[in-house]
Amino acid sequence: MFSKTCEYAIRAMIFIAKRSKAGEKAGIKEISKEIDSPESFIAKILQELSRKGLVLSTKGPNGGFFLDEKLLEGSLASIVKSVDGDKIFSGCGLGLKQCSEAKPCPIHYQFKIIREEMRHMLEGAKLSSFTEELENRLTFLKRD
Amino acid sequence: MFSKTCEYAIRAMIFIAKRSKAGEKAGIKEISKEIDSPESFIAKILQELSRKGLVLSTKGPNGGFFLDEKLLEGSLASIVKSVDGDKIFSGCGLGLKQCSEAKPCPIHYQFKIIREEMRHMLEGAKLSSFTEELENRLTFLKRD
DNA sequence: TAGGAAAAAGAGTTTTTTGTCTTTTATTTA
DNA sequence: TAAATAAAAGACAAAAAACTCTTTTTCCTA
Repeated sequence: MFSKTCEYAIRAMIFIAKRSKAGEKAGIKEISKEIDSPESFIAKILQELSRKGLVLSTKGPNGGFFLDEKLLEGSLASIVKSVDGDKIFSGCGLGLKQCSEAKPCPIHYQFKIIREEMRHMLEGAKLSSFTEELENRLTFLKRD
Repeated sequence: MFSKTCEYAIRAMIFIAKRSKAGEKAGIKEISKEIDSPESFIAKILQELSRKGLVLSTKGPNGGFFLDEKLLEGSLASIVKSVDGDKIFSGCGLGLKQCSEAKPCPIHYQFKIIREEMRHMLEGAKLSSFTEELENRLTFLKRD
């Protein structure tokens, strides 16, 4: 569904959201441990998300990644778009370059419905909305 | 969503279904032309599907790929499962190895709904059901 | 102001996916 | 039965994705 890069990105961002709500920054080591991802890989990924403004960071002692009030209201959809592009929201299910209402592939309409639901779901999924369940250990970011 | 291999596989199988309904076999050259795919690549893919019994083939002059009555009733779901495995139907949206009702990831329940719809849609999509629209040029397998 | 901590930057490696090419095997038909 | 046709088989190649390592920059604190 999503690339591995994107999966790590989402998990990391949800974790950073949790720490940010607690008023803390999250370091690479902590993040990679908590979401069970390769350390330098998630570093690379967050570097890129930071460059794009989806997450904030500071260097040096006490540095790390964090989200402000506005970024906490960001959605999973914006992460997915940023990392994987919007192929998943608008691409053809059968990989046709030109697939549209005018020239649909055989599963165009059925797929469109599912894609729209996916988009709706991910756009509604704000980073801030996951912290409580995580905190209460009702949901998880690794097998733990 | 699907791998390129899987996209080609579905397109090829839908085309073969169309030819089979017309009582004809489809050769690699014809298939690759009609679905706009690399010739030797789709050959490889069909070889594998043939090995798995999802499509029939014969060698030599007048040879090619075709589907019998039973295979024509096969679904896109079985092609997807055969090529990409069932990760798309049952895998975790965030890539967790262990993600279940007991230990769900933060988007487990929302994703489950979408995955189930996808499964339902693909299981209901029989190969035989696409030929008429294709024939009438209401749907397409390439940009044409 | 020096030492250490932590992210940024960027080059490099490995693995997987995608795609190609050549040879072999099976079938048909002249 | 020889020639032609078409898929099967398998080795190979290129591109993309996943992942690692080293150096640099920035910032904090003693």
